Amino acid sequence: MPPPAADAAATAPARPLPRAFYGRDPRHAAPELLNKVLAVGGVAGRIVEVEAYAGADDPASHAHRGPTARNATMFGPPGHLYVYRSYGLHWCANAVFGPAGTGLAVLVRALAPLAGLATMAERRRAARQPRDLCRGPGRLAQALGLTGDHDGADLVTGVGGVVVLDDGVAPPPSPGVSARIGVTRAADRPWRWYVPGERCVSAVRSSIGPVPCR
DNA sequence: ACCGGGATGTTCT
DNA sequence: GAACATCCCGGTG
Repeated sequence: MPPPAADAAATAPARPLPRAFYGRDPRHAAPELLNKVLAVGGVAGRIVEVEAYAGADDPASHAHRGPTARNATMFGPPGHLYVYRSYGLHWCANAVFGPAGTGLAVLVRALAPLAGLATMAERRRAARQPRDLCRGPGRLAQALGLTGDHDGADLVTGVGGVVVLDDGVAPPPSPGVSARIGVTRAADRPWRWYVPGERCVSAVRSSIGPVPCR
């Protein structure tokens, strides 16, 4: 007897997203990453907020000016993790998209914590409540223990210690959309998507500008 | 609640 | 030298 649909989703065996998922333009594919699971060992969270970066065509992208030592992973095959240092202090994680050489990527901006919350809390002493553990790109990298050592990890095979899983929860049928947060160039492009109503989407300072965020 | 400043690696002008 | 896909803490209302 098949279980009800909601239970089927919750109990489906988690399997990695296939390589082909990443081989597309993130301006269309990025919202499909919502509600997938990002896992590093036993620590994991559900992706609730993402931003697309469109390679050479996108002045806000690290790939805009071509390959460098830092962004080399962006120009490799899709389905790998690009980790970079932000403002000299924090780490941020992207999934590489598109055909190899295009520099397309999706920044993971927030997770709803799923597993390993005690470990996350040890790494994120400043977090005052569980919803703050992975609320923001620098915070989620810290909570998952992601650093430059994870740059290049294969999200499909798990080689490198990081994997993106589909556990049967569908993306939101109507994701929230806004401009990207914290970018100065190409600030008008509506390439941020989030799970509507989700409390774990990253905080936005009102001085930055009006961004729909609940 | 809102705001402002500081920390600081990599890239670019 | 300056900018930057950030976060945290302490000030003020």
